[in-house]
Amino acid sequence: MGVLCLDKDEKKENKEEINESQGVERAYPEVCPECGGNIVMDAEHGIMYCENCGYVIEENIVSTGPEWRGFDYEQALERSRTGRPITPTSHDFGFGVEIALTDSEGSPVPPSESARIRRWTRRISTSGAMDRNLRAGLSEIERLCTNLRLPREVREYAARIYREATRRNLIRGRSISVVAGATVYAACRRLKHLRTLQEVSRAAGTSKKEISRTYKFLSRHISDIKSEPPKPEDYVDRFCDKLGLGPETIEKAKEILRKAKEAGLTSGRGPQGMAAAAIYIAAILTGNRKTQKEVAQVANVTEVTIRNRYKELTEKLGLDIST
DNA sequence: AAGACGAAAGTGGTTGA
DNA sequence: TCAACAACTTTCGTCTT
Repeated sequence: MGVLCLDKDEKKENKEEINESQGVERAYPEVCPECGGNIVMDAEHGIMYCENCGYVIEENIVSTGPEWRGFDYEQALERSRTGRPITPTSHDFGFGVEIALTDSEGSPVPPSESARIRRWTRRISTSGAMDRNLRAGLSEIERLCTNLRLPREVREYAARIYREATRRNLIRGRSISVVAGATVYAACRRLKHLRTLQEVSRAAGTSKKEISRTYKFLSRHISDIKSEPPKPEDYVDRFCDKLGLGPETIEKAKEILRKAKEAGLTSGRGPQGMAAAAIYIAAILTGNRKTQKEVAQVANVTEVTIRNRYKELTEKLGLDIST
């Protein structure tokens, strides 16, 4: 640990700074300022966040609890924490720097020099907070991708976007789960492993609106994210797979969508509803009838939407499904 | 009884003034 | 910022298989 020196004028200010940075009796809100939810503490990551929406109240918190259990008073004293834990994932192994008032010879350090040291100390500790945020974000991405059964390339792409967002300071004021969800959604779209906003937001435990808003925000600032709007045919394989429909039906559904596109029936329509209607029709035409309810559930749309779309399709494309 | 249909009212996002 | 609009959802009664 480096022992550095400050002149006396700065002693008081520094003491206050140290007290603040160590979180002595700091006042935290009792409920989330965003949604009013319960505030919980993730001691492992040193993050205080909202249990409900994931909004980060405070990062970089040092645990003040005892290191080990003590079975009597002396043991408890002996085993209690004397500082932050040593961790290889922290920029400084968790040691930190304390700035003393004099150098090793006992002579006072000039104010300009001590100010410079404090500036660097603050800079270093800030990057530590970013590291922690990054770690929490990356592990959330890992969790989401496992949950959504996404391949490694999507995880890596999402992680790259998350790093970039952290580097450009785009994370601040947004919850980790929302940003992680938005990066996963962006990676899915970009790499054509489409997952709907509903699926991603459900896995992330946040709202569709939040993920969508953050996705748009990130794509405004990170050009890598920009991708074409999802097409109905991109959903066909996965929806058919979930419904247990074979390649014949998949091909038929894609053919219907091709014709629909040529006839200008797809523009302005939701791609999921469009895909669902095409699959519903294709399933009937290939003798693998599924109910509107089944298809609607898989595609995350309502039966009414399927009815509206498939009515348009059958009428305009001259398809006969009266079997 | 389950599935399909359609009307009506409500919701949330987009667009343009 | 607000109103208009289109797409979509929810709900519910009715019809068909």
